[in-house]
Amino acid sequence: MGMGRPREFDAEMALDQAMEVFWRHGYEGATIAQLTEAMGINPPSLYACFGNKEGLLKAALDRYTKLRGAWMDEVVAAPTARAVAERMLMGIAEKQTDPANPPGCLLVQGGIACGTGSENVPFELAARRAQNEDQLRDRFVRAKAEGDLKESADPAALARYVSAVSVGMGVMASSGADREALRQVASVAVQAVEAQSADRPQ
Amino acid sequence: MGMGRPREFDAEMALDQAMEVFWRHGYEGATIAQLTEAMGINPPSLYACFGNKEGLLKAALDRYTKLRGAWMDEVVAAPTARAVAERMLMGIAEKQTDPANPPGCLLVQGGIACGTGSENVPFELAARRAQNEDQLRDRFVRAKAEGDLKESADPAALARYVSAVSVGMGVMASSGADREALRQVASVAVQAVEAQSADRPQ
DNA sequence: CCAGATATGTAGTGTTCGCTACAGATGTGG
DNA sequence: CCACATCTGTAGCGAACACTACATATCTGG
Repeated sequence: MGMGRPREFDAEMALDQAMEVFWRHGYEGATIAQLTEAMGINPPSLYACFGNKEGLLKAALDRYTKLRGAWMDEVVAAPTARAVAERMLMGIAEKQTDPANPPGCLLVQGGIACGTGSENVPFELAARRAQNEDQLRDRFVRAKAEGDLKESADPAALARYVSAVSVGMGVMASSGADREALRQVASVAVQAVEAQSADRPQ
Repeated sequence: MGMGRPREFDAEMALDQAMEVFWRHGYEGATIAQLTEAMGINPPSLYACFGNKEGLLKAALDRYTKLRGAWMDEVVAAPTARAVAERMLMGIAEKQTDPANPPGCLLVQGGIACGTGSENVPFELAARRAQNEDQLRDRFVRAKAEGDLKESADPAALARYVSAVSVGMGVMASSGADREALRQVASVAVQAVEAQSADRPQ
């Protein structure tokens, strides 16, 4: 009972290429032919490794959120709620206009509305976005406990707000907004968080 | 030289149905079969009247923005920049969770990322969103001239911000956020506009 | 009532889609 | 060297896609 012929391609490198195709064309807009060409493999290798197109998307999303996870940890490590929001939104302005990647965010570009048979793709993306929102909420809960946010502040609402602005910026970026435009949006958006911050002693 | 057989269906009613299909499934996810069934017509009638699938989308977008236009006029008629933002975002929270329509906004759900051959669809939607942003910007320019916004305020940035929040709320709505969640986001978002408002005499 | 013009329903067209059968290649364990 | 297991490339599967040819039906102008 041998172990069989070994795989000739690197799964993570292939996933990076698939990620980019989904990012640029969305789940339904990306074809298997485009994916296999970008990944440098043939269809049977793709299906043997990832099951089917949706399995490939999930693997790409896993990789995307893993790469983003480290950055999100830096974000919530900022000292105050305001600094967290600023670091997050300004960072997003940079990332979503990074010419090394397609514009916008994979968790949005991947597929907001899908056709019959792919109805769960939008929910899959929403679930991943919710993870970031939860991380933000936890951070804002802490900020409130530390007296950094006002007593009247709602950490969950703040997290939802920052998440919503992030998504809006992603859509803007994908439709051509430049880095400066996104920075302006981030700059205005942070002021809402500042308005929820406690007046600190100078 | 007769005028030919008259159309047996109402174009606007048919467009309303097509609008809903695009809204729910996106441009690429919507099939001609779904569209014709919803519109109550056969493919040849669709192509004779709207040219092709993309022509139908544009006609549906025209109708959508026309319906929304009246509401946007009410929004910018609010007395202050803050009131404009509040009326806009709170209204969007209602509209995007109205069970009479699919959740979210057609100008987002229609297609953020598309496959080869439909690359211009996202730009078409972006152009329509830009119209709303322009309308907001003009209103904020006026607000600044009236002393309603601070001297340091940037009307274009504020308009972009409100537009971005709207889009973000739309995506949230389409992925299951309820009306109360959207209201919370709107409520926080308005505070950024308030922070740009001049201190008014009490 | 006729001729021209446009709309409609049936029934397809060619193409592309996601996916896979199959044969050959390349590995391991005995 | 052999049995077995897994991967790879070719080639193509059935289904669904956007779209249309064509015959028929229903109008107007004369």
